[in-house]
Amino acid sequence: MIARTHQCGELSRSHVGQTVTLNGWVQGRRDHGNVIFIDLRDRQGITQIVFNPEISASAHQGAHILRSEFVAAVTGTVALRPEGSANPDLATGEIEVLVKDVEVLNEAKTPPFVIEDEAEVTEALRLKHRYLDLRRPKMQKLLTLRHEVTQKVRSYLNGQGFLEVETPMLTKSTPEGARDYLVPSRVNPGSFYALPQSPQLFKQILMVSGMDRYYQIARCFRDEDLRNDRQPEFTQIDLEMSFVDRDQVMGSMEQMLRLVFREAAGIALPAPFPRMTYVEAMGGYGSDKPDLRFGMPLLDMSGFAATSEFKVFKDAVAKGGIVKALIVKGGATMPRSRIDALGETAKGWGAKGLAWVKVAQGGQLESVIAKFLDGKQLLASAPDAKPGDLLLFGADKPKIVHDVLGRLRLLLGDELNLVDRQAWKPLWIVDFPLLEYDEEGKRYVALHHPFTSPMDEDLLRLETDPLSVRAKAYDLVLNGNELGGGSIRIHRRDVQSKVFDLLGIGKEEAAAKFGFLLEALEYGAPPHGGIAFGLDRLIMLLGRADSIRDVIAFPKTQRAQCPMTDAPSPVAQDQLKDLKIKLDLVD
RNA sequence: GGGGCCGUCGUUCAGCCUGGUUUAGGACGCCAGAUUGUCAAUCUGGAGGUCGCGGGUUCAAAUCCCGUCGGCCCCGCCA
Repeated sequence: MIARTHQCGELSRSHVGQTVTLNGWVQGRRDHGNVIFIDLRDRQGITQIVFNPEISASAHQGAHILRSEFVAAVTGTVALRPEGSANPDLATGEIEVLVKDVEVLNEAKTPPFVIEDEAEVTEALRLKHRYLDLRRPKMQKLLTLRHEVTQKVRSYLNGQGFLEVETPMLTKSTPEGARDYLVPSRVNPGSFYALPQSPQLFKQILMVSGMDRYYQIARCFRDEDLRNDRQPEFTQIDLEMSFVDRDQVMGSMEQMLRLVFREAAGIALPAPFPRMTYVEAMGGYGSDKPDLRFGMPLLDMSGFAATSEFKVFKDAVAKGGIVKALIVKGGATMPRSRIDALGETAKGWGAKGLAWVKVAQGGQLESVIAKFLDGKQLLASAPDAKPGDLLLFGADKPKIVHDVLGRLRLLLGDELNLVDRQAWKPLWIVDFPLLEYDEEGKRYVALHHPFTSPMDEDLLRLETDPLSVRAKAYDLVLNGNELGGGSIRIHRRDVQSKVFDLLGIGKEEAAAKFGFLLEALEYGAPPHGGIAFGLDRLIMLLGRADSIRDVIAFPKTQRAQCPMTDAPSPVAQDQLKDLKIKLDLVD
């Protein structure tokens, strides 16, 4: 093989006259009879190579067999392209290589789809031939971005005194959280490892070990249904720090993210990131991950509703519920059919209905419920509502009102094109409740996870009023996406036991499932806390990718299968026998 | 577990509602020939399809009905 002297994206005017060798794939062939142009492609770029019988008759002859995706080595001289034939769309467009020698390194079948960014192919086919799909410059850029981001992250954390430590992939099944992927143990028939949902417990143990600062670009597994932004195996930037409080973790992470965004993508994030409490986020945006790229906050109209003549509003407040509104600027032009459709959508999300009011040019109200409402009072309660606007009301328990109006806000933000697509709006959500009440299970469950520390000043209410206890937890939200979450952990055995009690995890159960952690806490566990970021989602946002699958080299389909390898697949009887497993598939 | 959209030459899409007028069509790709400045090259010609699969209705099914398989999106689920 003739080894390359340069890559396909690096030759320029300054190389003119040099003899070079390029290795790469044939992108396309333009045969003009006596002169043949071929675009040779590698990861770095594309260079036009020219076969001219006046330069080399044998090379020109050899070029005739070259086809798309053939792998070739060519040697020739770099030449400036003739006047007027430079290609401004190509980084190497000023020059071309006049080929003297060509070697076919490998032939290729005609690919099932063309290797171009604009190629219109179904994703199924792309995934089946992922090796071809990944040849597309767009995919190579995304994987390159991913590489650069992880390198920046490593470099930042290394500089801050973090140690990269690997934790087990074969570990213990944890009771709460997502469904586990299980791995049978041949040596211990009937027992199973679980693939980690996150290295949570191990990183806490590492703090007890005195590692002080840990990080890992950690693969995590959760056997739940897939989404556009969810894969069964995904990667977290996972880290933990000793002797820190919330502000130190958040401060350090802001610095890291600002560095990564600036250096890997040229994006300037604000300093500091804004913060919002959980209560403010839910109340103002109906979400614990508000998209701040547009306004339209939820407006509390409960006071107005309580004194109105509209029974639905009055009753909602009387029963301890709330009434909130979205002000849709200029929404008075929205046709009745669309408003009704929004109402149906809201019902699908659990609302009983969607009251609406249009503010006419004269300031009077237009609505089927207008006769029950005092226009002046309404506008006094909603000073931002102007003639031409539409108000949409939710009246119910706070949870439903916030959920429905929050979703409606996102739907309308998108539909009415209110979202600033160029904006980057990071946001910390803090002061989460420690617990929430699970109506189905009739018990308290941890909002974050069972190892999250309660706020010191709320500790006394753990037993008397558990739902009012706030956690030392924090989520990082970017453009309405939850990018990461973490907390200061419980480092005292007695507090951890109390929290387990509240969660209904008995002493025996706690000992069986987390005994090692509880014991570790008894041997001088330092105060510690950390955070984990979803690397895939981060890359997806930074690279403006359409789906999480575009930033993972070999992703799964929605049915959690890999079309290229055909995983998962049945296994041989002998393999099952080794594991002492008998299949008895039940519905 | 539930809802929606989709499946037609290698690829992508039309045809399907209103069954026969289709020898299933276009574009890209592929093959052959022509072509000395293209870069989505161009021109001429050509090959290429069990209409996802199975069953049913009918004189007749890509087209109507039922089932099934596969892909994507969403709800539930994802501490």
